[in-house]
Amino acid sequence: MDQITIKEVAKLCGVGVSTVSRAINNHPDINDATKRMVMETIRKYNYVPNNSARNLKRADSNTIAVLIKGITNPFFADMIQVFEREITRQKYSFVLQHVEEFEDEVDTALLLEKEKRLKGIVFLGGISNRTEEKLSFLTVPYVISTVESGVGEETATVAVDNEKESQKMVEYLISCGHEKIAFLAAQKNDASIGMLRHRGYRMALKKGGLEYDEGLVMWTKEGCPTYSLENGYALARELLESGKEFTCIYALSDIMAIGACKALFDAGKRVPEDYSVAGFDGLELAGYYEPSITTICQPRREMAEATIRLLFDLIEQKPVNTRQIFEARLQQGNSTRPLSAAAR
Amino acid sequence: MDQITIKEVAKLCGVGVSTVSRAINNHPDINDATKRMVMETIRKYNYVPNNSARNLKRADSNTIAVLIKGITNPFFADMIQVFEREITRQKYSFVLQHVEEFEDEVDTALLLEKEKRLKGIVFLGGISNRTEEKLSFLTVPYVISTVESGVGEETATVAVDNEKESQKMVEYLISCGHEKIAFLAAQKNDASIGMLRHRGYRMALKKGGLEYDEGLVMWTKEGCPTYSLENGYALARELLESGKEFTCIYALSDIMAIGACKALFDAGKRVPEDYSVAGFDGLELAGYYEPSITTICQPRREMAEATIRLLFDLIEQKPVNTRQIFEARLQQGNSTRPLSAAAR
DNA sequence: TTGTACGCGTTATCAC
DNA sequence: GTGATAACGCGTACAA
Repeated sequence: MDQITIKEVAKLCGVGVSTVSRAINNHPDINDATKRMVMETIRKYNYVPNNSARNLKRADSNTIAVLIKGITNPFFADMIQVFEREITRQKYSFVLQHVEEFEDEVDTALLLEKEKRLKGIVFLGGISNRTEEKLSFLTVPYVISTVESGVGEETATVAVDNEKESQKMVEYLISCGHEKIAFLAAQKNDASIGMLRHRGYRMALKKGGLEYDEGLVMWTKEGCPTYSLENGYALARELLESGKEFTCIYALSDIMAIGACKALFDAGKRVPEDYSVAGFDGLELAGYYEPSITTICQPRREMAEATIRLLFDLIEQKPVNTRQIFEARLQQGNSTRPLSAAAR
Repeated sequence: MDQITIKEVAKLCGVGVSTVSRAINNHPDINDATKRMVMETIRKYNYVPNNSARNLKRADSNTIAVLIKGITNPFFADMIQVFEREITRQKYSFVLQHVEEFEDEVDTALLLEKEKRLKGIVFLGGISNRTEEKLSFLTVPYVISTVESGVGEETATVAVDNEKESQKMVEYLISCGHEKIAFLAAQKNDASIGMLRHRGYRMALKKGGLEYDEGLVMWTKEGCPTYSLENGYALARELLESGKEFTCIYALSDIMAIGACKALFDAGKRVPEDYSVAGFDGLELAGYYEPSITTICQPRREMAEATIRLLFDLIEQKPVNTRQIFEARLQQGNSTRPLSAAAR
């Protein structure tokens, strides 16, 4: 390693280290000429300050971290942009931290908090239940975004009411005349979004006087990535092959709904003429698919804005509403249609 | 801040700091009983070591960083998984670093290299030309992945030949009888993938004896995100409204191709009966869309595996082939069709 | 305006 | 097996 340090830069310039430091950090108390000179040699020798040493020394850092599990989820794309924009606008710096599938997000947060002297944390996509108790060890404010599950009232949360919205969708499908509505579900032991949306599905059936039929619920197999095209395809195919009668497929997510559509097409069926298909999330893609997917449109941008505003309010110790539940909108596409009396 | 440090843990345990350090880092020279005792108090007081201090002190770290611009690009999703798996399999640790749109990826790499004592770096999605010269300041091995543009022969690169593959696609379209092939392009000043694929388009036309017609090339407007559904839609719509005659749209990417399809549908046209549409990249989604999109399928997993293998070879100073160009596969979908003699 | 010296939390090298 | 102690590279109080 031929790392060049601040000391050597100082020696090279014939000044003290503090002068170099002042030049780097735009401190006022420095002669303009010396500053230019220092910056020049820095550029010349390509000196790059060591961030670890900086973080170690600094008391705080004006950094906000956004932790995401499953960073490639298109659902988060817009939201990340909002975070990026708002955080830099407020003169904070922004760290996007990917959390591996098997990692514990709160452990990662704990590490990051010390390492980067964070000012605040956003958990995008929620946190798993088993890890919630560790949250109390965090010393900086944090907001849990897009999932409302499990955590106590006092935990800052921004989300939609997944159960209610799911119920809304199924009630709509029922109002279209569908009675045999299949559900493409998460893994059976899912304790997060998957469970909530499934619960909404059951509630709507009950309210509509329809019987809950396990044969119409296709659970994601252990080890399969739940929110994938492939999984939607596989589950819909399995449903078709089961021979079970149905007129409508309600998928846990838009991506799965698209996968399901493809399975239907490949089986020579039409959507929505033969089967209706609905999704959840309101991805941009849902509107671009042919047929456009009927979905529950989560106000992602607003949720992202609310998340970051809530976090700033917590940081500034303003009084806040810690639990912000947003309304989602049912977005009718061409993938569903009312069942005519004859067809029933 | 009520951060608890290694010193306080030592005091709490009635041992020296080195003993605590040994306990944390699984050093051999430590009594099993004391180790257990130390770990117990660590858990009890929820001590979390400060990573900055560790990185500062440690000479090396067995960490490999993957830098990505546009982390939400679905094209990268699979590749990231491969990186994650292979890097941890080789007992390295893995840092996924998002680079903001306006940030310089090499600057970020330089910082990260010092901060984390990196062993190697992957630039996923290439680097911008203006920043190439700084590459020489990196002291650790790096591989540029998925874009072959600009950089010299000696720079480790894994990619497809974008120009050639683009040409392959257009030649195929010409062989289907298309003569008026519109191209949905990147911004006019693009110097990366966009430029290369455009060059391939021109080459194919030339080779096929067709005239290059600026009126059939729809350039992305300044400030619009190029690789988006919305942009594909807008450009296709602009093309339709221009009144220019064409039988086929070749889009810079699958996502844009899907946006273009929607624009055609919305205008009451059919794909491929009225117009053929082709894309580039071979996203999983291309196969799930209806109609499935004809595309150039980049071997993403293989490229990711080659990238990481190349990096490890460089780290271990093995002799390597620094420039690995992969073959892409033309994947015929239902979005294109041969033009019958009558229709021409 | 500039330079010196100390400390941030950790690990590694010694002695013991 | 264990405990002092010297680095690691930087920011900053304080002295000059």
